Amino acid sequence: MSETRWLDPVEMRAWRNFVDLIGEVMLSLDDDLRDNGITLGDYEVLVFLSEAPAQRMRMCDLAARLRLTPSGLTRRLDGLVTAGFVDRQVDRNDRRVTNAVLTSAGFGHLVATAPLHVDSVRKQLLNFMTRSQMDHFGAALESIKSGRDNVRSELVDR
Amino acid sequence: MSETRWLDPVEMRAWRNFVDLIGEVMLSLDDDLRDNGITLGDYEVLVFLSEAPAQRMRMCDLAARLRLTPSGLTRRLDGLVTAGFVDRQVDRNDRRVTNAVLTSAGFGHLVATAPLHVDSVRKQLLNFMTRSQMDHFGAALESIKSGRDNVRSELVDR
DNA sequence: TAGCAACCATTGTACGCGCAACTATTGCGA
DNA sequence: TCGCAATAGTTGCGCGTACAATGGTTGCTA
Repeated sequence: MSETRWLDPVEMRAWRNFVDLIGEVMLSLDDDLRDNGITLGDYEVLVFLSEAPAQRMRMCDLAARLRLTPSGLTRRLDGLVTAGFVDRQVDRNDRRVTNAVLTSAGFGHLVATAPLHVDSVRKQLLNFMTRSQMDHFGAALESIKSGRDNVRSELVDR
Repeated sequence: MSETRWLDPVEMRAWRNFVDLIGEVMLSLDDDLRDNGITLGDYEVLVFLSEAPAQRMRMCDLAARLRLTPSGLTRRLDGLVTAGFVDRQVDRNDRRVTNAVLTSAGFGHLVATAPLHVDSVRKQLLNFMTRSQMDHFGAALESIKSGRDNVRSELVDR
């Protein structure tokens, strides 16, 4: 059993600030969005649907995109359906799948809320970085993300 | 009412990768820790207590540090107390406060788990950055954090 | 083509956490 | 000194989500 290699100062600063910041920022973004009558979670559903072809997605794909279990997505959609923002439609070609499809009311609500959310993202996160910091920040995140994706795909096609 | 200023590519990359990555990384870290018999949330309690003087903290201070409401911390401590990792002690000087104090069993468990957690942090996050990226990354996070703290303190002493 | 495995969504259940209400203790001002 | 506001922690309740089990649909293979 080998000596454990602890985090050096550079690693520690990156890690500690990362974990400290996450909770704060996400909570603030959620608060800002709640002031405008929607949850961050629900808002993300509208965003992903609005970006999808025909503004619709299969439940399982949407769940994966949201990092949610199937049951979690079922319950979240329940709320959005009763709010009139999303419809459920059984797929004609494969009757196992049901599609979540954005309604015009849902799109309207997204359009009305998006500018406020963009303001919120700047106010809670982006405004505290210089342009050059933001560039480095994005690059680091991107390489982490693609690195993680690579590891995952290597595990799949073993 | 003015035109809304949308995110430009640099902003968009920083924001999207940030929000995409958060959930993934935190979930993975939690999974790794669960494999060793503890939750990330519970682990953080042990960490903060171990760093505090006399390895004890007032409930309210600990709750604030964990970004948890008082009730949330009460329930989380319940689990740690029955596990024997933490004790509750009413404060002698101010009987309103109860101190959460790390037991030797709790400290032992932390010592046993910490190396695995450090590995996990590297494996899930740090290993995907170059040293220079990590440095920029930490600097950006730090300036965001201090910027947010400044805004908060300005709001307080108005 | 018959049967079985894989896949998709939903439901019952449990758990973690926030909110509001409550109790106990302290400190401050009249 | 008395009384009231502030502070600390817990409890009842509701919400959101994960896990396991279920029912329905499809596709593959013998």
